[in-house]
Amino acid sequence: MIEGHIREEIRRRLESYGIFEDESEIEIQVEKPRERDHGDLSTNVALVLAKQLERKPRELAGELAASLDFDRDVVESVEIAGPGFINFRLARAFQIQRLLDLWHGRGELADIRAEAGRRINVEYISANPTGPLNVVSARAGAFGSALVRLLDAIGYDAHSEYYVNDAGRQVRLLGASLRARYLQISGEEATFPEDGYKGAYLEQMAVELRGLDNAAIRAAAEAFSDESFQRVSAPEGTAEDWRRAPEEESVRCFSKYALMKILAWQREICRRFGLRFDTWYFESELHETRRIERALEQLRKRDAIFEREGATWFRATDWGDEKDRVLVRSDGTPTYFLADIAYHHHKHQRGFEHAIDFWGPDHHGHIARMQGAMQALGIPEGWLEIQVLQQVNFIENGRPLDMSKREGQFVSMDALIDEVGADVAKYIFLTRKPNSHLDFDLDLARAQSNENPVYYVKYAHARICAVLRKAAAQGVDPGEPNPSDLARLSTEPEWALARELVCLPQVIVGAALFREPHRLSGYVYDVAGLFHQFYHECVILGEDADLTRARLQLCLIARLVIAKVLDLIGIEAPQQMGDKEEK
RNA sequence: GCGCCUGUAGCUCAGCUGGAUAGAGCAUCGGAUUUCUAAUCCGAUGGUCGCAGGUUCGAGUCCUGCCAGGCGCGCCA
Repeated sequence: MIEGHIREEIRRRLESYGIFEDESEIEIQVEKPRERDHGDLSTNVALVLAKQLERKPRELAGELAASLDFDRDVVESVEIAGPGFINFRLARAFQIQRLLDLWHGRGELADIRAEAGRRINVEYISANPTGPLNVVSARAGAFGSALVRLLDAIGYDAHSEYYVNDAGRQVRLLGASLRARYLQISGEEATFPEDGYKGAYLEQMAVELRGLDNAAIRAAAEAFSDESFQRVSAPEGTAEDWRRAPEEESVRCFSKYALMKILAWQREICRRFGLRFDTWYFESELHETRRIERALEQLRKRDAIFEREGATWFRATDWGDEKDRVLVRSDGTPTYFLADIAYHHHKHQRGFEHAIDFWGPDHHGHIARMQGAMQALGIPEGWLEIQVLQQVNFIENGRPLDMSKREGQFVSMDALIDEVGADVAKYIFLTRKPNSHLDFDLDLARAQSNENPVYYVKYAHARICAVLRKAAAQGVDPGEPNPSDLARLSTEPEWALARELVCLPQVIVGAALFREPHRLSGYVYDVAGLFHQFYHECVILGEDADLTRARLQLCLIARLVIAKVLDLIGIEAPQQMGDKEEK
């Protein structure tokens, strides 16, 4: 990597200044400057070391710059500028080499891939199975799936996972809510459970259920179940049978049915949004396989729990939490927290070397206790990484919408996709950093969906495809990108694009390691912009056959980069644009 | 009250882990096309980076204190 190469050379020269004698590590920064006038790369070492060496920064920079020795086919020039920066300009031949590395999938990214290979688990969305997925889940889906692809891109074996809380009290509450709706539409007196799920979807489900005979219910269950969902099925009989059963059994049947239906919705909407999970992990499995007890036993062995007032507590305060936390209630039932501990315990046992969870902001208070529990179990610190994804506030008619599932007034992920489309939604989510509180103005999103930046990027890709089609129609063959053709590139628009293209590996690595998939959208937007400029200012299919070939080869590489990034974001890269819709 | 997050252009947001003159989109205004697809390009307008201190050669970025907003502080999940 060129930055490392320059860093090494600087370090070598600095040794004569006696800086490294006291083992102090000096980090030599070599970065791409914001201003084009400041070269391709720049370092601030002279500014950083001036005080220590009691020298004037600019003077030191000049001295250092003069002593640096580079191959002129790599670093063309070294100059000092400003208060004491040293700026480097890279040689054309070297830039061409980087372009070719990119084209052939060699170089930096390939080097990084070779070193990685660790199994890593990424869990995201994991919404309660009590209603359709809402837009908060959409944001998590956009981030999580992009991160999984990014980690794969830098060589990890990334595994996506969705945790289904199918064993808690909420599922019973869900069943009781559905049962109450069913009784109501059947003309019976039924009190709706306090804190029940009031969304219209349960009423619709109840209405639909009235018309289903046993065969239809069996068929629905059959259609739903596959290897990922063997744990879920429909109860025997019809809704009428369930209704007549004793209350406890009756609620159980309605719960089971509602769970199946809702998971079917959730999986379908994920599919519609372009999300797929390697594993759907069911909480009920933890109970059945006695992993809950085993996790508890493990904690007991390590003296991390105690009894008080008939309940079993985790010594969370030993790990920096504000309070100790209940694991087993005085009635003997495990808490959600204990199940979650067992879940992550098992995740560790399944052989993942690292785990990333995306959590909502309403769970940030749980981080300390969860991390504490992991350590209490003897799992290395840092194994579990929790990323908090901030809330999405939806604004409609200038008013924020209440997103509570219990109240039933939330924007569903389905509605979002209907309104603006999956690609636009994903792109919007991935232009914001994960910890920003996003105000998503629905009216604006609808109005802008045709003016959205995502089309700008897609259009760049389609445009390249169009040019290549045109070239083919004229019998022009771009050939494989190669040094002698690419050397014909000479104008600023061409090189501005080329310089941006070669940044792809660094962008991918940065986005993956800092867990900031949103960097991709900004980068690909810049690439698209530079392509549009290049397209506008340079005639690609021109008189000069050599130059035409060079420019077509640049197009090929630009298309590769745009397609790669769009793939990472999870957006389609079109061969051509359809007519712009007039809404 | 305590904890986490946020505050950058009229609106929605970037700002690559402290660099050189703070950037986009939308909105407003003005230009470019008988084209390799105008969902494009060029330009203009618009900023005390919430406020006040501090650290540093250098702060939107780090520290402290305020102010404002969001979320959380259960033997709920």
